[in-house]
Amino acid sequence: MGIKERRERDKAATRQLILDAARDLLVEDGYDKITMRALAERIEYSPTAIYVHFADKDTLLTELSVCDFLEFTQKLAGSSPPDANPLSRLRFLGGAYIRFAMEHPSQYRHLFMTERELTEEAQAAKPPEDAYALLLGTVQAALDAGELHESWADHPHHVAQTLWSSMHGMVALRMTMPEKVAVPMVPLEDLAPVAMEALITGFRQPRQS
Amino acid sequence: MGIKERRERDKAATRQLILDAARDLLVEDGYDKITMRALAERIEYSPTAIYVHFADKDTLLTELSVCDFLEFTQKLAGSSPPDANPLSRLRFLGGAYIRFAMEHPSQYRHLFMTERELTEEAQAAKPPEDAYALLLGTVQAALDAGELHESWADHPHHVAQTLWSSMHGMVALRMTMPEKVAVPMVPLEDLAPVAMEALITGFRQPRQS
DNA sequence: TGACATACTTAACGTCGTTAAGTTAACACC
DNA sequence: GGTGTTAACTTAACGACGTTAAGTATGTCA
Repeated sequence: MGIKERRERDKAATRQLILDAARDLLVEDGYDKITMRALAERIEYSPTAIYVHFADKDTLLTELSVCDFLEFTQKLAGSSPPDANPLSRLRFLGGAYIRFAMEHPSQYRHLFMTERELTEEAQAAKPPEDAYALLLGTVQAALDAGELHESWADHPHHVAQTLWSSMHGMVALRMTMPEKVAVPMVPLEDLAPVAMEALITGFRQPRQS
Repeated sequence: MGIKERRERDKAATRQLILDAARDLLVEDGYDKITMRALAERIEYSPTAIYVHFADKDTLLTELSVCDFLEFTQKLAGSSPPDANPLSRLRFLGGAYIRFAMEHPSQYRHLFMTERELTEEAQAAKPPEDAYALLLGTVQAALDAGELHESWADHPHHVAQTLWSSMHGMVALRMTMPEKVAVPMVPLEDLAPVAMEALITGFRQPRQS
């Protein structure tokens, strides 16, 4: 009874074909060039064929984001040498975060700068949670090792989300700000370490607020 | 020769009518509900009448953003008591920034989270530059007053853009992240002071990076 | 009075996401 | 081995979008 299985395999392959085409379109032409018609043309199907495999465009893009989130999380997870102490690991995480954003701006935009209502399946896969857990765990480890000030011990989420927000803010501002605005933006690769070190220094001191 | 003037006045009034309707639409229904047709219906004109006053939708929205940027800048400028020292003024600026974002999320999204190619006129008005100049000036004053560490004296832009990015990141992440993502986001009003104090503490110490 | 400019309308084009109806081919069964 | 069913796909079309072209009317000026 291999027929049913082969059919499922074929269907999954077509699904993947569509997802890959969508990512190609995203990377090559940018987010708003992802069009059901452009997608269809790329895979040489009619536009409505996609609806056999995905409920609608949003579901498709959500599924794509789940894949890309996985890749993002793996990059973060592999960014630190195994012998690094927690504080260094935080620095490596920050560096990997910024690097991902600079190397894959379209994907970053899709993952972190685009609103999307999650399907239940996408919610179940929860890759953003995994990436955040990685950051939170590293913060926790730094706290446990006494590498951050003990007054933050009860608020690891505050520390983690401050770090995350700062990294995201630097990336997002640079992606959104039109170059014509005459603010002399410091290059990301210069600013990111500055922000990271300033925050680490801040969190090594007693909590003020 | 008051006729010409009256005509210009009338035309300017219609322009303003359209802009006000656009802002109402933005605030009430959200950014993507701003439609030439919805806009036209609201002012009881035909959709194409708008094109008499604006070259296209993007020009219209850019002009709207210039107005809102002005309001934003004024809120920032008036946020500090006159006798506050530079460091306190930085805190007030941060507070006003966050407050604006929370009270006017749609405007914030429009100003800071939407890409737009600027017209030359919009570029000439340059309100974002004014807001940034306000921040930069306050950072500079704090440096001059010795309220931040002297090792940052040559890099006021780094300090200013780190602060700005962090505030923006906190706001933007919370606006983009769907609530269904199971990351327990710290409330903005709690997190923002934490980030601000951590950064200030960091910038009161010698530069590490 | 007649030419002209200008604020507007109606009609329409091409694009988008999406739905409905039809086609076709492979499988399942008597 | 013909027949019915299922499921992947296509074509046609809908409504909404931004925008353009062509027409209308009103008010100004010579």
